[in-house]
Amino acid sequence: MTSEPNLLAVIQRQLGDLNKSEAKVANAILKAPEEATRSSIASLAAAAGVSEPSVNRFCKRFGATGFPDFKLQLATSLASGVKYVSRAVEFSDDINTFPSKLFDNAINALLTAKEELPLKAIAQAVDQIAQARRVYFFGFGTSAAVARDAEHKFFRFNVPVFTHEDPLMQRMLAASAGVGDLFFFISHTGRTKVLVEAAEIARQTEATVVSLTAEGSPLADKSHCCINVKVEEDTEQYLPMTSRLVQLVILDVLAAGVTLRRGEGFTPHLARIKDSLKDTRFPTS
Amino acid sequence: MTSEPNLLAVIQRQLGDLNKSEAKVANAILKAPEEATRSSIASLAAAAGVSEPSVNRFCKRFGATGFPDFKLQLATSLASGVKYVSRAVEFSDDINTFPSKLFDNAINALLTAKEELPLKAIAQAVDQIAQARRVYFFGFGTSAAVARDAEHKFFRFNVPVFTHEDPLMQRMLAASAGVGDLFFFISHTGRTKVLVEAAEIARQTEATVVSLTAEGSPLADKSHCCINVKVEEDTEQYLPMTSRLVQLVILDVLAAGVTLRRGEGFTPHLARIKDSLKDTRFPTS
DNA sequence: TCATTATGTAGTAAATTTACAAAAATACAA
DNA sequence: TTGTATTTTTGTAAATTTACTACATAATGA
Repeated sequence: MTSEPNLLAVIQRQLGDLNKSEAKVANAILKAPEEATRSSIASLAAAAGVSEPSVNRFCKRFGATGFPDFKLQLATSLASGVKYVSRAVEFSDDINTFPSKLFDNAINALLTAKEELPLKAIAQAVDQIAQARRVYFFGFGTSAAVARDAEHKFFRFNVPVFTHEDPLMQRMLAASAGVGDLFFFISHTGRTKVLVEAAEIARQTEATVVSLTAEGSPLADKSHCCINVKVEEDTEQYLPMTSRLVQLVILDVLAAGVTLRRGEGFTPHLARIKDSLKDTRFPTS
Repeated sequence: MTSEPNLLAVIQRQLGDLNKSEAKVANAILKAPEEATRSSIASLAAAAGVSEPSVNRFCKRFGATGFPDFKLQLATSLASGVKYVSRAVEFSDDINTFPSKLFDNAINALLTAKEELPLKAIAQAVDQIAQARRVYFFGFGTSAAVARDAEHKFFRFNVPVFTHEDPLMQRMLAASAGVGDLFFFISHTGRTKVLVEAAEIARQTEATVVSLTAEGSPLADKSHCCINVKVEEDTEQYLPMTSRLVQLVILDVLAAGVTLRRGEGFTPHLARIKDSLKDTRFPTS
């Protein structure tokens, strides 16, 4: 089923080409779309001031097999439209409202990111990580925490991984890199000077430069492979809240990709690492 | 209308509490949800091997007024494009399937967490952080990255925050703590020995101990306030993928809570910090 | 005025719901 | 246990609501 992205927009657009009673139906639906999805053909006809068959004809005109099918399409279209509205936290919010808002924003960011996943870049990055002899994860600020997370994750895959939050260390490591080294830069803006400089230095060697950052940014320009994350961050928040979540999940995706690459024979290795942590924990009662 | 974010997840969760024919209906729907939205009550009943009224009763059990209403809710829930049940990545997956799976899992984890948000504990933690003179975020492994993220976030709120990944530092700091100090422990399992020990030491002082961890765990027992995160982690994954995302968003919630506490007068402070980073970035072209 | 299109009426078919009865499951006593 | 009473579950059949079709009438335009 290749339904239109937004049925209401289509109806709105065609309003001029409709005949009188169809236009009445269209207006009734546009006025209260949510209600339309819940009403019967009779009540919608009454609301529009037309007969039931007119509503039925209207539905068929817009590609539905009948009224129930139309309602379904309308509901689907409304659901996907409404979900993608993120709401900013306001000073009037209280404990009952702002936590849900933040969760909604996070969920929306992931939903959006999922839709626009740069699969080609991801596949390429997986290839490069799988082949790398050493992988360095670099980032500052919030992205440093993401880099640290990536280090933990990839370490388990037997890839020699390193993180450094010190810009001088980053420069030196970049400068002395060679074939088989992979530098993975993480930055929301892609404009952090010291990071871009490190990328530039790495790029002058034989090493591979991969970045998880904004499209068209200076950092992206310096990279062999850029995984582009489009996240509309609420600039009034003063903090990148949602972008780092998307970054983390994308790193999960990369890690999973590398594991799949390794094949099933790799599972025992993961189990061994997991077992090695057993004695550091209190046993489950 | 406060409809559930994901009807299929709800059905999945309640599968055990259903009686025989209701379970049959549930399975038929879970097996082919898209199809269910398009079929009549008769065909769905036939597919499930039950009578039509059984399907109707099933719908009402899940909060719908009847079958059509149920179909509507189902369609709405499907429209978000998230696959309800968390599905593990398999070795047969390829680039077109596993990234979506991981995103779906992440989204589902956040959706579930949002439903069961421990608001009381969160409000209490916000109070305590807002009043604290110093806040220490401690965690190991993946949770260390979360702690690092929290440090960055809370630092901007003018709270003196510290993170240490060294267990000995953690112990020493805990031992020398006093009134006004707050120790915030982050752990997925709540069973990491060195962390629990640090919490125990802190607890013997005048300091406040808050934890973001599993309910009923040793760490939770040591805390004045425990923010309980229920995340069903796929144990076969060998890595906590989704729980840390939930932890991060909960820390966002806490940070937002503290900011709201500070009131609007605090906004300029955030703006100043943001401005201070300006010169470290390449200007936007 | 005729042809064409648009709209509504009425009837029909389909789908959904309700009421009730049979069957199954459960609890409890001997 | 075993049989009986009670409750719960499930299905049958009828009632009701809903949607669709065929056709008639009205409006529109040539």
